Amino acid sequence: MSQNRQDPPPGRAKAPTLIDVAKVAGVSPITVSRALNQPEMVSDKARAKVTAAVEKTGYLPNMLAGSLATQTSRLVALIVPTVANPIFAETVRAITETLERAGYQTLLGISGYSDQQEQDLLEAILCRRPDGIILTGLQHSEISRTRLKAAATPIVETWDLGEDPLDALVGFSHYDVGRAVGRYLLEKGRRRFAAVSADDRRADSRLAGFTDALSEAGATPVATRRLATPAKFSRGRQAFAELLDEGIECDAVYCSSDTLAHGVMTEARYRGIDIPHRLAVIGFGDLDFAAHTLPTLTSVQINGAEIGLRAARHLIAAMSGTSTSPDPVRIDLGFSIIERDSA
Amino acid sequence: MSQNRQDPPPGRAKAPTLIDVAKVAGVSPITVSRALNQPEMVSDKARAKVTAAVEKTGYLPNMLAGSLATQTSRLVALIVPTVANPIFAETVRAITETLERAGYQTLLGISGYSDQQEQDLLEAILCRRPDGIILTGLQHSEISRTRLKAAATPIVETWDLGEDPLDALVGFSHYDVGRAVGRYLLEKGRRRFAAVSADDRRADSRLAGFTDALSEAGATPVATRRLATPAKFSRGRQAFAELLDEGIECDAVYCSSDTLAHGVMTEARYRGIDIPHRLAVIGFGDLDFAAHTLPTLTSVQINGAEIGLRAARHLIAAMSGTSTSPDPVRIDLGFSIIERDSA
DNA sequence: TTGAAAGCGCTAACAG
DNA sequence: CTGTTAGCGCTTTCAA
Repeated sequence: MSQNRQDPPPGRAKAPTLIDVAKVAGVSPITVSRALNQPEMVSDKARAKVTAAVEKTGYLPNMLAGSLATQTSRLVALIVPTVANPIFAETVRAITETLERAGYQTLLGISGYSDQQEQDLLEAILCRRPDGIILTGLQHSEISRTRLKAAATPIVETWDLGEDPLDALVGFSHYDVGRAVGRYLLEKGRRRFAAVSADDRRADSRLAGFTDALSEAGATPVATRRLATPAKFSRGRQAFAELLDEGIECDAVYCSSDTLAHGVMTEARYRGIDIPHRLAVIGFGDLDFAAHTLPTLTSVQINGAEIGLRAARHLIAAMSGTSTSPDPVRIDLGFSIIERDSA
Repeated sequence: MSQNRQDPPPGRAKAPTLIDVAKVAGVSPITVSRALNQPEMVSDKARAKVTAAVEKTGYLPNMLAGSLATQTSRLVALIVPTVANPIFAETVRAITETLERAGYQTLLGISGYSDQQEQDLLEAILCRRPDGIILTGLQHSEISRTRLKAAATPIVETWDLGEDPLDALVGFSHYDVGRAVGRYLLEKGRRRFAAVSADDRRADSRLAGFTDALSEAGATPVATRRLATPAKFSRGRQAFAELLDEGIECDAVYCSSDTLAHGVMTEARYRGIDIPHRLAVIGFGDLDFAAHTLPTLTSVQINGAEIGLRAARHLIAAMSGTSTSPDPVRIDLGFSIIERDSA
């Protein structure tokens, strides 16, 4: 629960209030409020006096009080597993930017791929009565789900597509991505596969799709490495080095992210393995370099900014009651495989 | 536990309040408040009743109300220029994590390297009466400075070191970094320099240090390219391609970030230029790959997480009044040049 | 150990 | 167009 209690406030100078401004302006407090929030409801003269008084006092409204009275916080809770992954950073940027433009601010929580962490963050955040909530993924603790439903606040879940969303949903199917990658590589004539994958839930979905695609063609991965998050470049490189040291032989490496793929490629190049002829490497993401690096990395392109943009836009509509459809929204953003060279 | 109470209003829309909990528990609202925030001030029996009532009602405190009464928001404002740059992402992560642990939440603002944007964000954020503020850099608009001083809230400026900080300061000298890089390359026998640098203020400081170091040795850069932020991989690559196409000849390329350096290296490799023998490339950052990529990239290592950690810790101390020194704090984190190969 | 009263700073609902 | 009257939900005196 929230611990509001703390040591005495460290002597913060009391900021001027609406009443101070009203006194200086020689009008009533409510007129100041209106001059600030509904200027058209106030005479030019009064507005001028208020503006001058605001200027003079250096008044900044206290939104804690305003929100309490209004029952609207103009605050949106955003929880992502990480910002270290550039693709999530892009989502965060798109969301904060879009919300900011619409007059909302973003309370950021980083869950580290942990449901418990998410639950704790959510509890703390819900105490601030956000007007909207953006979450990553469909998986949440039972307590979280209960609280979210009770909050009766617009919610958008992102980065996935699946059953039983809490409210709106913006994402794509990770399983389908993995499966498409498997088929793609098979079609390109690859036969012996290694996989280097992060151990988070969505990466696992992609991996499952990938291995299923192989199974259907009678193939199985030679070796699979699951790496603890965060999926860093160096870990990808190291994982592939270990696989090679163990003597595995493959003509294609599936990676759950571009970052890991980059690491794999680096190790391959280090050992003089010819990419893409002797070895195909495929990643996932939208890293700038994935589309511009040496023509050897094939990648599933996902637009993190697009996800954020769509999520934020939907939320804004829902929060302002402009939402036309009362039914849960479900947006499939899809994906595409970007090929920089014949794999 | 008499359940003889009659049914409250059937309206389900509103979240339960302290008063609802008090009714269910059969105590006064203030006792509920105390049971939650100062449990030791309440009898075991009362506390048990309250706990049960909280459970039953699914009560979550309304922090807007609490903060208004307490004059303490447990909110910290954080403004960074971008999260797309992994080094800032690390700082953001370290800060939110550290603050979260101490019971504070983070209101994130992304300024896009614009003072005006920062000012707008700051205005919006200050309305929420944050208990502390973390900013990037020392440069702020005059209005921002005035407001920040008036807010009389603990502030930490990060990622730089210089004159006239608003309050505390955690960073390092960008000019010194650039100068050290210049000297380093000269010492390694490099003589003809190109520079690819982002056009933000701190990158400019580094660039100035770099060119000064060269001047002192009687050298000047062959060519300098200033790139608009954000400094993406692809732009670095393209910039270097353009320089080469223009016929410039150099044996070292200074880059304001690892991301740009990575782009430059990629183009160099693409054109068959031998790194590091024919060309030295040096970047700046702490990207994981900078320390593990092919042994060709020399980089100035800066620990983004360390900056965030120190900033957050200082702020927490200041906010809880634990701060021993009333004087402005100034922490120089320094830097080091990481060499992966003989440049 | 508990409670009653009085705000925190702002705004919705009515008057005027 | 402007002001008055009540709160928003919680916490702070100050009593009991």
